[in-house]
Amino acid sequence: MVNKVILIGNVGLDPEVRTTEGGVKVARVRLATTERLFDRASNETKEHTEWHTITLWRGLADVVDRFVRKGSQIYIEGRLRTREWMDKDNNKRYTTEILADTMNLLGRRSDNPASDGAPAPSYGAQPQGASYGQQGGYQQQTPRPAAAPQPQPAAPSVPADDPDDLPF
Amino acid sequence: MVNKVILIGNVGLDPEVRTTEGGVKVARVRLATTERLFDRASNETKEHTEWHTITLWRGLADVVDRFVRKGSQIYIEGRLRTREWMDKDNNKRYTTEILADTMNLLGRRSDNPASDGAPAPSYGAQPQGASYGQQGGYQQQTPRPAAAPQPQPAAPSVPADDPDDLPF
Amino acid sequence: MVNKVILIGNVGLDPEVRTTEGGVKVARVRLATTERLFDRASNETKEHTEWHTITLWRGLADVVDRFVRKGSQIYIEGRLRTREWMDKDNNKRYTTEILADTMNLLGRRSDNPASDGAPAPSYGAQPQGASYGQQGGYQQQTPRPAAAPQPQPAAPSVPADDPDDLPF
Amino acid sequence: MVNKVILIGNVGLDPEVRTTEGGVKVARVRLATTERLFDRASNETKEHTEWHTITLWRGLADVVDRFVRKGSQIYIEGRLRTREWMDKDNNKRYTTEILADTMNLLGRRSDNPASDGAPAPSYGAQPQGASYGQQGGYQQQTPRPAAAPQPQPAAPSVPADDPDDLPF
DNA sequence: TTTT
DNA sequence: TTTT
Repeated sequence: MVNKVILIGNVGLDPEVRTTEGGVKVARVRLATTERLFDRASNETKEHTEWHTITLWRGLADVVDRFVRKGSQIYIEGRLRTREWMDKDNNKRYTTEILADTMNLLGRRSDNPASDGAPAPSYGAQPQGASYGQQGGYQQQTPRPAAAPQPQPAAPSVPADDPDDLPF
Repeated sequence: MVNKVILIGNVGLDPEVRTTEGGVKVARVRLATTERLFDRASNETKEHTEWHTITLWRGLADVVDRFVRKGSQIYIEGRLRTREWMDKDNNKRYTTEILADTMNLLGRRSDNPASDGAPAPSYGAQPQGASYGQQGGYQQQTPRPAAAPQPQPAAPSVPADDPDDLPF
Repeated sequence: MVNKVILIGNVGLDPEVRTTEGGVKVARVRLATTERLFDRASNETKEHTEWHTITLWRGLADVVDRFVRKGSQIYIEGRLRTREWMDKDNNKRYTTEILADTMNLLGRRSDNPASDGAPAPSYGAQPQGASYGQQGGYQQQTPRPAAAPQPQPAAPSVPADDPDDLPF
Repeated sequence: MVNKVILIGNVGLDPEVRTTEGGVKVARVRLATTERLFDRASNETKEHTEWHTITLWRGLADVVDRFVRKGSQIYIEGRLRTREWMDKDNNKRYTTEILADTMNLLGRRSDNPASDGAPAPSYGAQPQGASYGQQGGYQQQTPRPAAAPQPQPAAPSVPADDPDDLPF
């Protein structure tokens, strides 16, 4: 019913960006999140780095392609997805990844390893079906949808034309 | 850049559902979240109930209208919105509300005070721009968009036609 | 830096609860989250169920033991943890799980398959280091810490004794 | 039951840091989150900036004092808190704020307006009751708890001494 | 393996 | 004003 992942971390290596046979752009990002843990045994504080694999499709893959590099600090909101596959010995294997719904580039523009002149955006399927910008942020000038807008069975929650004429 | 609220609680009284002059449906829900706090002064555990005002537009307002009642337990995902208004003495006043992007009815169907025969759904602007159902969840048969699907500047993240032909 | 998972779903089968050699209680829960997806290929809405493995330690394991059963609807907040292990053929394998930090039982008490008279709680490491109760929520009477309170390098954020004498 | 706020934005002006009569440090931060919205009326994309008031106590206030300045980009996790007060005309007024549980400084160290030589941390009441560091981050060397470690009614979820001897 |  |  709710399957939500929120990550902030640093990208471990330059992302892979490819295109499916059907012509859909997709990116893969390895993201590290480090935390400090108190170890009961040794009575010491230790560091633990967790590595996440993020999959980003279409427009998000495009933004990754243009602005995300090894070292980039990013915010990801997405969902867990476990894929089943067969290894070379024909054993069933499972891989858990994060399917991204939103991505934000963090820090200042000058932090962005890919910001050699180009602007950089946030991006994603925003709740209101329309937000695609970033704050504190170098903006993406022309957010090119990688895919045509598809019909939406459910209308997203969008503020009324004039929020001031709330009937309450 | 990120402005996200996640609430689970009980609805304090039957929601108000109205229509703006422009014909847009909007609902207001009062939601209680209770937590236990340890009070340093008295060395006791105390309860604190926080009351939230949730605003839901269009399709979400429709679901509230049909399925949410006083006592309902719901999940809300949304954003903070502070509105400015003038009181009777012409003083500037501020009211902070949660603008809902997603709502889920929790518990079993039999828990739903409004489930007198009718099915009940989850609803909301889902990341993939297409999911509008609920699990564990009596489904909404005809999620009627209160508004026509609008053009989307940014394509949402949607799994490719065949997730199995990931090119990685 | 931030590694957060939020799940609401139904438990797929009765949890396993065990004790480590060191005498620490630990539980494992399989949780289903179902979403509806719009399939571009078939132009149809399809259902996808994702299965998550949750690990809960100590006090949370205890609550699972007492109140969580197949079919229970729960809220989980935790972190992703990928463990490395060797399979029978000495191949490196990875398993991704959710290490729970907070759990809440959802729905009414009567929904709880384990509520045969006994009360049931929410539980978890709350931000303020002191809240351990649930609302809408049959309470756990005596939240027994499974372990002695350990020293805390960092003081949690706790409201001052009197929130009314905020100096602002 | 769940009352959670997650914010990423930029600090609007230098924070106020004070001490209560009881000697407890507390900070107030004004944080801006900007989003782009599609306006149905004008058919245009507009920007909306939301301003949040964050209250941070004790250790978190200390970190604000040392490392947060106008322009800092930060991550906040906290809870909504509405306070009631009387205005000069003896009218009841309400102010909604975010009570912070966790804070992270984002971007690189060089982005930090307060990083004139000094290191900068993340901080907060971490789930495991022990994590207080930041990744991709200049670390705080000596996380001084502003308050003595208090007794904890509920044991936080902490990985067992050896995660490898999970009994599953 | 859950839930509707 | 909810829920336990």
